Amino acid sequence: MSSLQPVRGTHDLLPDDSRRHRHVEQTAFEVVKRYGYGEVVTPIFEFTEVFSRTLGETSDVVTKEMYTFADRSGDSITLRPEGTAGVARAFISGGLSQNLPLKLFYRGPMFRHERPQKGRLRQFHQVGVELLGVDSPQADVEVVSMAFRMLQALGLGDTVQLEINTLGDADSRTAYRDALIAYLEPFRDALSEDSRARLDKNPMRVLDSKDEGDKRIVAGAPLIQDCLTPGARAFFDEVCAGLTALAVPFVVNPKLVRGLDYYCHTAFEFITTALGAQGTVLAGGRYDGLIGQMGGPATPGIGWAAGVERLSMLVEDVPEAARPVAIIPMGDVQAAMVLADRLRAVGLAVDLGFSGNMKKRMARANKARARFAVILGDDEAARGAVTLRDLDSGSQEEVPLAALEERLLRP
RNA sequence: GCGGGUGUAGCUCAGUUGGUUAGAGCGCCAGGUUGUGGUCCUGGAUGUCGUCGGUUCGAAUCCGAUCACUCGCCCCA
Repeated sequence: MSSLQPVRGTHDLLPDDSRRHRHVEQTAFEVVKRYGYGEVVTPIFEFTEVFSRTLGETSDVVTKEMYTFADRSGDSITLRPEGTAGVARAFISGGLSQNLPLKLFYRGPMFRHERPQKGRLRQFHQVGVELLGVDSPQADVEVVSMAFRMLQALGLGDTVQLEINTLGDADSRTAYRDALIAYLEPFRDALSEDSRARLDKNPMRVLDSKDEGDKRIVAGAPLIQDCLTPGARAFFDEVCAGLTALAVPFVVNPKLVRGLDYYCHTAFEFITTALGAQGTVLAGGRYDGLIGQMGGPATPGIGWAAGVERLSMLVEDVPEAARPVAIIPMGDVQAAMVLADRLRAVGLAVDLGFSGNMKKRMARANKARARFAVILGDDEAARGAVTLRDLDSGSQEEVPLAALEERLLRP
């Protein structure tokens, strides 16, 4: 056991793992491309204010989970804990308000200084989308249903469940907040210690407390649905109707809330019971106020992000890498390299070992899952040919060197 | 940040009330096969028992600390 360990909560992705990881990323991108989303690549660090001002000064992410440091010029820099703030910043600094609506996809590492657990890392990866500049519920329907189609493409359509809620508009939220506090305040002494703190800081968080006593109290609490303005209600109804029309299964969870300050109207999560305490696999919502609040032109937005590691743990079928052709030189190594070069030029994956006798090289070919072994022997070479061995059937034939590509590319 | 569990070969794991040279399976290496893998047979090498310290004649085993992983809480993808 080496003393050289990775930093806590970080992970190496060796080829078998990275193939799975890329499959998730790539499938997500392929699906969202069908909706017209293009990839945006933003820096993995930003000035600290980009996150502290947008996520909410009191949120856990900002108060205790950010990787923040001063760079050599003394600026406060933070490794991004999520993707939306950086995309919003890029939108503003790039003057992209001329290009609305804008459909963006992103992928890459995120950083949060948390206690690691299954499905929770300090450096983890997300794929996500943002749809900017559309304030109609159609946008919500597109973005949520697109998430579901992506999960289906990964074979997870039946593994996850979509929960959806509305947080309403500003007036709805103010009214609801007041009603909720009025209801909970008389129970203050009966609430758990955590929930007493929530009551002061972010009352809606009391709703999804896991404490049994809290749950009993919360069961009688007013719901956001009771406080919605007519506009907010109509908006949510349209979102639900749209999802139904697209046959996207969902349940309304009136107690679903969001941790970050910038959300309004639609909030949703795809959850699973297969990952222990980390049930959320993809989550998102609408954030109409975010870009204006950051100093940009008032621009509505909606998006989601999914944890690549969490999805990877659920995905069962990952495509295998292409099977190579193995070249087995009997004597002339240079001739083997020339032949490998020729076959690679026509797109074949070629395995050519660096050492070993025939037996070793055959074993290596087998381990590489090679479909064929091309044996370069003196006898065949004298006839301008090679021996082609089918490693699945064990049969072999002599093939003229000139016809080798044609033979290998034949389906 | 708080609480519980675990840490032995590359991997998955045995290891008795503390006892002398720490084991198995898989994988790896070599041979059986001078130009034939995958199956089979034979043989071989695995190691700071996470790390540091303590108790003891003696520690993988008991104690403490520490690190990592893991489960739950908080929170979240």
